[in-house]
Amino acid sequence: MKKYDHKKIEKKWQERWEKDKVSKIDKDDRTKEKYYILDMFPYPSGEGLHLGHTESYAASDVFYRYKKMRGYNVLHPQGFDSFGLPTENYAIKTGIPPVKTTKKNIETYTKQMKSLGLNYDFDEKIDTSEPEYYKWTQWLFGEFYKNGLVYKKTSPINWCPSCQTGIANEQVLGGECERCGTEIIQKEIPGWFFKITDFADDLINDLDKVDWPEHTKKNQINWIGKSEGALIKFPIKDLEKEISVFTTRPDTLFGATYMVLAPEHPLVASLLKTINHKSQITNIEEVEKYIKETQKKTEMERIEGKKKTGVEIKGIKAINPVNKEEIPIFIADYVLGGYGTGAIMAVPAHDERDFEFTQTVITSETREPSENFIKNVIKPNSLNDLKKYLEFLEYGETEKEKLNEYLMLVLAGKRLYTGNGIMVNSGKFDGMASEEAKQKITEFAGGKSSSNYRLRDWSISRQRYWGCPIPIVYSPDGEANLIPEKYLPWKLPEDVGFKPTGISPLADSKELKERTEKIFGKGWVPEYDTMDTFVDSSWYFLRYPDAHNLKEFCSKARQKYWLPVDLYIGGAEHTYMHLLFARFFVKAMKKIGLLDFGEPFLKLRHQGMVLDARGRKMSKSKGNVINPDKLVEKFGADAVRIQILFAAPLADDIVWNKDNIVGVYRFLEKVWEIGAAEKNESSAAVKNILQKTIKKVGQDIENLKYNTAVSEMMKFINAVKKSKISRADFEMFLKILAPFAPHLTEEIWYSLRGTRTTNADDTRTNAEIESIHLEKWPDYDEKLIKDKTHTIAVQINGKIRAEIEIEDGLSDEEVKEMALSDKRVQKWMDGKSSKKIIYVKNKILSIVV
RNA sequence: GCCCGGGUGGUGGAAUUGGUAUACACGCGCGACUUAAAAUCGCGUCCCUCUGGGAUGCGGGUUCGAUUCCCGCCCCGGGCACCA
Repeated sequence: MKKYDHKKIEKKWQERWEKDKVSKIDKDDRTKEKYYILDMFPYPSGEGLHLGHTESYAASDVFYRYKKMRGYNVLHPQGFDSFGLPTENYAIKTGIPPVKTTKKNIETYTKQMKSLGLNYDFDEKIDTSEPEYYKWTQWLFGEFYKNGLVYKKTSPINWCPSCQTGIANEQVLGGECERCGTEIIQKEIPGWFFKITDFADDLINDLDKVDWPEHTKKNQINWIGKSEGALIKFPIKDLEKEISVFTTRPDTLFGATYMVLAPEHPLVASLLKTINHKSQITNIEEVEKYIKETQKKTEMERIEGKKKTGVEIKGIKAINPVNKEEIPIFIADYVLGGYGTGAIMAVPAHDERDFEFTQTVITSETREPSENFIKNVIKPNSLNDLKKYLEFLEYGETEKEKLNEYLMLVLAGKRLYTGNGIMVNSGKFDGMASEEAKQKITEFAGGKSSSNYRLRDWSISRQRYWGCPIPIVYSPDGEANLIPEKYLPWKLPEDVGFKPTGISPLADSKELKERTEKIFGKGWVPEYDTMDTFVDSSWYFLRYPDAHNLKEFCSKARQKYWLPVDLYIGGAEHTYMHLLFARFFVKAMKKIGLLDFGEPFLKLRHQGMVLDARGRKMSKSKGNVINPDKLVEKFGADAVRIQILFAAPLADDIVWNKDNIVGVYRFLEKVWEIGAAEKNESSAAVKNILQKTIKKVGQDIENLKYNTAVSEMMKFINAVKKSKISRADFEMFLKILAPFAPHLTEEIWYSLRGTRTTNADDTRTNAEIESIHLEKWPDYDEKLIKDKTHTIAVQINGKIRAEIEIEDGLSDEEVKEMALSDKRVQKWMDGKSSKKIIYVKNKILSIVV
């Protein structure tokens, strides 16, 4: 008997499949139900495919093969998210153009994917840096532009001094650039924005419509960060101006004792500009100095213990709309320019930040004692409420006294209380529940209910080379114009230097400048920025059904049949950016009539990370990266696929232990040996377990519980090794193993059906035999699964005291009698009679004495 | 501080509409085969004071019965962090 030789087998079938074009599907076949399973496409880096990719792609490949065997027309495409910084940085270092590097890396990735037996149709692949693709990225930008979903503004953006580009909020991690770890600074530059905030509510609400992991949904909701409250206007005394604030606590409006403007609030600049106002402000130098300081420190403030600072604008006052009280206005950087209206009403008695500001800034100024500033307008409903609010404080025997003491301090304006309660010191609202007062006081103050979001509009301008050019040109007087569709793709120029200078590399290109002037006229200049690469990946899944269409991003007919994606598999690290942006794109496209569905991914599952044996992330710098190629070389693609799916549930992290794969290899060897051995009639036990295995493996695949599917098949093979199996039964097993081990099963399948076939009904020659991967998924027979006997456990007072064998089909009474007559049971019942007997059919019998 | 996960043998993990905890695999130990080793095969492998008792991070509760449900903690991982 020949030994299992994975190298020979896998190479042979990969070549054969390629020749037979088994990955081709008919995208216009409407006779079958469709299924669209999608992998998050990789960035083709120089390092090649890693084990994380391997897991995710093996998982989707199994699912794809399974669905196909179930009779679906399955789309399972792959592509490359090839624009991006690492390739550009490589160009800066080596001078090799990104186009060249990208081509080479894609070749490597493709080869690796093929060697894993992943059945993608690479003729239909997507490469986001190819003009045929990015033409449509630009076209979509144009559609958004025409429909008011894109705008340009100059604003402080996150700037990475090392990458020399602006980046999105989502790409800042802990104040550092997610790519290079450099500290992010704020910089005022003009750039293009997508109006993702227009869709904030839909992005929250529509999560109800999709089957996604709960934590992913919750994280998206938190990221969007909706808070409900009210917009309230405070007039400024003696000036035709007002300050609008957003608050979630309009019920505390009577307690507003001062206002705070963010240093970048437009009103601040306008007050300082106008002579009249200037002369009214008595401490103008102080104010100007403070603003300058805050501009300078931006990032420092985070590190420096967050002590609150601020300065009063002396000489002007705001008027509280509910009680007409005059209150001072401060500038302080604890109020953020970008959130809400950039201004707040401060209620120190009921807000921790305002309280702190009062303690640290106002009392340190030449002001009255802070008590006069802290006006209580809500008191706890009861001492119990207060206790709950103060749960962090320790109270002993005198708990009640201490609570009372605290309450007195609250009412005296020396402590704060941020909970709900009963209105006091609030005019006609006294005695009302604070929750109820929110609405009432908003109305009384002439304000309106409003929501605010943590989510910002998506800044997409990048001052880099290797990205999709923004299809905009500027007229000689600086007006932005969309480049008409007939000039798309608006190609990335090639005559540029790659060294980042802080201005976009595209500004270097003579060709681009000439092209622009030739088409649009003298003095016209192109947009030099390129798009964030997340734009490329926000719509790629819409392209696969019609990847080569030159007239549309995807034909209506193909859209209607294939979209949206049925199952999407990828890492949880994309929860915030990619998944949010892709959802935004689909919603925006639906709004402007380009799509007729609102959610891109009906079902989403994550794969975990693959960690090294010590539980650390694999990285080049740690030198602990495991190369899948070496594993494939040594153990074969089939073993690598199965081991990585067997190691842990798909969503969990895998701690990669190099020794564990031998277990899977042994399993495959056993399958090989059984395949080569003489076949008999199956034993009754094998017949029974085969049916159970078919059922369980099918269910497990449907639920993406591959680890237990694999263990089930191992159990089956262990049982067969101890018994006998018929050829027909073994072939059934091969079919369910086929999605996991496509090469091995194909080889055995042909050997059984071809040269060695002894089946009289099967007169086909070897060449005519069809691939196992075109077979139907086997049905199981519920009758054969049914066991003839059951072992049931007998509990007495909650402890298991005996096991009894019963025949299937006995009545409950008969089982009870059997149990009660069992010697062991009688011993433990000790002559007592049973008070209660609970029988769970074929599982357990519980006797209470 | 807030939000989201998670804690089961030496290791990865299995089992949840509450029903025999530790399947499957790695590792380890013993044995067979071998001149020997590797490979392979067989047996064993949660702990203990072992006719029994105790274990699913800890402490309570509900129940005939809890890894699963409830209450209160501890620990680990991830995310957010002056968001008014």
